[in-house]
Amino acid sequence: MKLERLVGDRFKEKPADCVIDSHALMLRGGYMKSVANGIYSSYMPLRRITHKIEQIIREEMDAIDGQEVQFPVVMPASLWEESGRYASVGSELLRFKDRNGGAYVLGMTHEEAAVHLVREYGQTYQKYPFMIYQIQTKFRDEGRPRAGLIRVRELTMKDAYSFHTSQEDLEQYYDRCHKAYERIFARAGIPETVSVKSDSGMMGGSVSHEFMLLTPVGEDSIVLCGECGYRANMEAAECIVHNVRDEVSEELKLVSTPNIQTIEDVCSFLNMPKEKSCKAVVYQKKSDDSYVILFIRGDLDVNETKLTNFLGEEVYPGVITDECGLHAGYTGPVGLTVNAPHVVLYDRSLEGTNNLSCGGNKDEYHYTGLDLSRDVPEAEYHDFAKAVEGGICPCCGKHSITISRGIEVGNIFQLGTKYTKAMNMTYLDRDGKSQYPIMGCYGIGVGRLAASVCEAHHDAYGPIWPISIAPWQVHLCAMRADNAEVRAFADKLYEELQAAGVEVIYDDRSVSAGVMFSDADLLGVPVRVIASPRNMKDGCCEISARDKSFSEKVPVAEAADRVKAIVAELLVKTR
RNA sequence: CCGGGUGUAGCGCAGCUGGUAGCGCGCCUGCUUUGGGAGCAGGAUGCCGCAGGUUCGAAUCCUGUCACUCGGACCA
Repeated sequence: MKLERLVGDRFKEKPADCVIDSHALMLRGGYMKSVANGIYSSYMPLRRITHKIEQIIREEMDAIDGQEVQFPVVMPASLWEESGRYASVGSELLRFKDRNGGAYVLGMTHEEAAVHLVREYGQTYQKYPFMIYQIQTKFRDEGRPRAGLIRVRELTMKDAYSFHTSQEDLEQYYDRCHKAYERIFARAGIPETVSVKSDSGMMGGSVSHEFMLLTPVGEDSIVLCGECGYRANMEAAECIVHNVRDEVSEELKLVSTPNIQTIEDVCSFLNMPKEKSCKAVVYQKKSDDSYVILFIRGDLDVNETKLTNFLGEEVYPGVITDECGLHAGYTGPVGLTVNAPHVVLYDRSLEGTNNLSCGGNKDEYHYTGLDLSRDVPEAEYHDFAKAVEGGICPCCGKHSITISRGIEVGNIFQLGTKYTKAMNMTYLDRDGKSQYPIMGCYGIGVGRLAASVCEAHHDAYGPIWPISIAPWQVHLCAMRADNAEVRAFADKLYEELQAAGVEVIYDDRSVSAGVMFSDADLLGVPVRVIASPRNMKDGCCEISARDKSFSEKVPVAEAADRVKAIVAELLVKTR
């Protein structure tokens, strides 16, 4: 490919709305162009990258006995009604009508389609297990697309669905898939990707992992243990606290705290640490607006995912009205009266603690000397708190928790029978008994993976693509191609490399060195060959790495062989 | 969904006390350059997001609307 003919401009100035480097570089490098909010077209370089990523995924899915299939982008609403998700999924699911008024959806995930595809096939236990996957466009009407390809509305995704006749078999396969994912991310150039325990969200099921590329620009918070390797998404991370109980319990005392409502104010007014306070966080259930009053240690925050999972339904921040009987800023567990349906919950950070301050359930008053076990003996305690930096690891028990940010590049779920039951997919087991197959599902965002690799490997001048997914393997720069010697050498090298199956992008434009190098940096091709009058004078050309790991002068006669050897060597490392 | 910002040339932006639409980059032509986004000369490009209003006159003031965007919430 001649760079001169490559469609898509590269440019110098950073587009105004880019907040992360990969977004800016992929726009500046002529990789893609925004069509609408969260919707992009790809130019050739990005298409070549995603194509290579897809191929790596394909190879690894095939290696764990996957069969590539293809589901439709457009599905009838009735299919989604079968699983119940037509009603339960929010506006991310784009719903529309066809010319006859029939209700349809744009596929955002394909569990329904997968079950539909194999419902008849899988009627006997003898057909199990099997896995089907596809690499295809999905549409999710995200409220807030951002960060270039990291969060978009239209995306290419590999989604896989496995079917099993026992939990053990699913777990075994889940593990194989986990290993396949590790190989995929390693081959794509981000072996540092880690898997973390995650919350299953709308997918249902129990066990799930997310594959995270740790980076400060990631959208998710990840809880990590430096000691034992425990890893979890913040949403799913257990919060362990060491509850301290003073030897002597003070008396419960109502104290006047005029115009003091926040935990900070209360604690500084009473001259007590935040750990010695009991704060109330009020929510309401989405289903019936009933109140959820959650008491938690003052220095901790509520993990709403854990709260939602405990309640089995969604909540929203509570609205405290005059009628409900709650006193905003003065809510406490002692003498609490609520004139509305409600539940009261206690975080386990409070269990057995004493000498705390808490709201007095009366405007402008707080209690001190709260002893939970004495004053609220009926309380039950559960884990609702967000894990904190420096906190206790739920796995090894040391104070070794750190919190990082990460980009979710893939996920795997043990779905169980949620979809097969809902959609009535059954098989006859060995004993002729009807059973529901157990499912797993496994996703990887292709574009997001490309952007993540860019995010992980770039410098100020552009992406540094690993050769496994680079748009080309070699970038040939002919400086002063009007020089006969340069022209002859570069043209010949270009032909020889192409003949040998090496992917070359050839820049023989008569532009300044600065432009030529800047463009090469933006394209991020791993191996660069520079032919110039200066080098020709020495009978050499220059071969260097985009990541600056090597740079050498090679006699022109040996150039082709040397480049081929370097490319071959680099490729070996990524297989 | 909550809260902020911005819509002016392909990109980045100025102009906003109403009065002929501008700058830098990019683009086109020519000449000179050629190892890190070159120089000179000439040139093209705008429904000033859209609709309505005020006014002799609106990019500028008012109303509405749409779009984009940032932070947060939500998110297979």
